[in-house]
Amino acid sequence: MADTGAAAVRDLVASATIFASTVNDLMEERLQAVAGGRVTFAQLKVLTLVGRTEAPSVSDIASFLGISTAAASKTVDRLVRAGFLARTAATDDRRTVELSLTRNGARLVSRYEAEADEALSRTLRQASPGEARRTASLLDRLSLMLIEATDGNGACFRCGIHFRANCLLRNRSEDRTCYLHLGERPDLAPSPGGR
Amino acid sequence: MADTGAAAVRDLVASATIFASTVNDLMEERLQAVAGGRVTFAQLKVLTLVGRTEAPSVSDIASFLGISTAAASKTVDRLVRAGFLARTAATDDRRTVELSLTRNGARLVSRYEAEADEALSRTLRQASPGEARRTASLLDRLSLMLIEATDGNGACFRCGIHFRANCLLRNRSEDRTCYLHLGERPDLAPSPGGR
DNA sequence: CAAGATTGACTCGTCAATCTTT
DNA sequence: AAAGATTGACGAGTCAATCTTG
Repeated sequence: MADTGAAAVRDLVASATIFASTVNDLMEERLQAVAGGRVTFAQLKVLTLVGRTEAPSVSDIASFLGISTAAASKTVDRLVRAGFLARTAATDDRRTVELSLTRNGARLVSRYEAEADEALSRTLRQASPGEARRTASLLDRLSLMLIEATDGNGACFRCGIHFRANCLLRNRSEDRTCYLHLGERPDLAPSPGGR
Repeated sequence: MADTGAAAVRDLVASATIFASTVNDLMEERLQAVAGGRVTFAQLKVLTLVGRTEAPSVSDIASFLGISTAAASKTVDRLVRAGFLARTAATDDRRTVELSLTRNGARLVSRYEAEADEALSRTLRQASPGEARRTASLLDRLSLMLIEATDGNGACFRCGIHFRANCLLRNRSEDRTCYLHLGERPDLAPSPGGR
C-alpha cells in the first residue's frame, strides 16, 4: 500500500520515544542510588551543565536545558540553598550571576556519572557498536529534517544530560548554538577516550 | 581503544533523546495550531487514550501514561469541566468511573491526529522505510534489555501518545501489560492500513 | 481491611510583571 | 528602553491522607 513508509516512520517515533523514556528511568534510578533523594533529576542536569562549562549564567542554563529563565532561576536557588552550587556576581556586568559547583556539588556529579556510565554499558553491552553508530546517524538526520521544518530560533539541540564531546548534530548544522560547546572548559575539552 | 562500543551507545542515547524531544516539540506545535490553547499536550494524551479504549478508568489512564492516579484524576477533572470528557459511574463496581469522549472531545482528537500525521510524514518523507524499520527494531531490542535489567513491575512500555496497532515491543515481551491492547475498541482493532 | 478515586501540601514547569543594571 | 534575574499565579506532577464501595 502507499503509506508503508509513513507507518514505518510512526513506528520509529514510538520506538525512539519508548527507548528515550526507558533510559531516562534508568538514569533516575541510578541517581537515587547515589544521591538518595537529596537532588532531583532536573537539579542534576543543572549541576552537570555547570560542571562542564565555564561560569555559566542563569540564561545559559535555561537555553541549554530548554526551560524558561524563571524555572532555571528557581532551580538554581534551591541548589544554592542545598549547598551544591555557588552564586557569584559577575565583575564586568553586574546584572549577570556566575555559577559554579561547590565541592559537594562536584562530588555528587562525578559519583553520578560513574554510576550511570557503568549501568548503561553493563546493560547495553550486547549492542553492536557499528549498528549503534548507524542508528544514531539516522536519528540525527531525521532530527535535522524536523528542526529545519519547524522553527527558526538558534537554540541548541537539547541533548539534556547526554552530552557528547563531538556532538554529531553540532557538526552538521551551522545555525544552531551549542551552549556546551561555547562555554566548554579547557580541562574537559574533547580528548581521546575523554568524557 | 576498549570503550569504543560504550561511546557509540552513549551517542545513540543522546541521538534518541534529541529525536524524541524534537518530535515532541513538533507535535505540541501542531496541537496548538489545532486547539489554540484550549488543551495542553498532557490533556491531549488522556483524550487520545480514552478515544482508543473502551470506557477506561482513571487507574487505566494513570498506568498507561505512567503517572500517578492523583495526577490522572486531576487532569480528568479539568477535561470534564472543559467539556471534552464525560464521567459515568460504572454499573457493576460503583467505585470506578468510566470515561468517554464528548462530541467536542472526539472532534478535537481526530483533527489533531490528521494534522500530526500530515506534519510528520511531510517532514520525514525522505526517510527510507527499510532503514526506519531496522532502526526501530534495534531501539526496541535495547529497550527490552534495559527493562529486563531494571524493575519487575508489569506496567506497559509507555509509548505515550505514539500508539501502534502492532506494538513491536508487545509482541516480544510476555510479562508486560499493554493497556491499549487490553481495552482496544473493536472498531479500532488492527486492520490492513489501519491506525 | 483492600481498592478506586479524590484532595491537600509540595516541587517544577509556564507566562507575566517587576527590579536592577546597562 | 533593553537585558538578566527574580517573584507571583497557575498547570501538572509527586506522595500521603481520606472517602466510598466491595
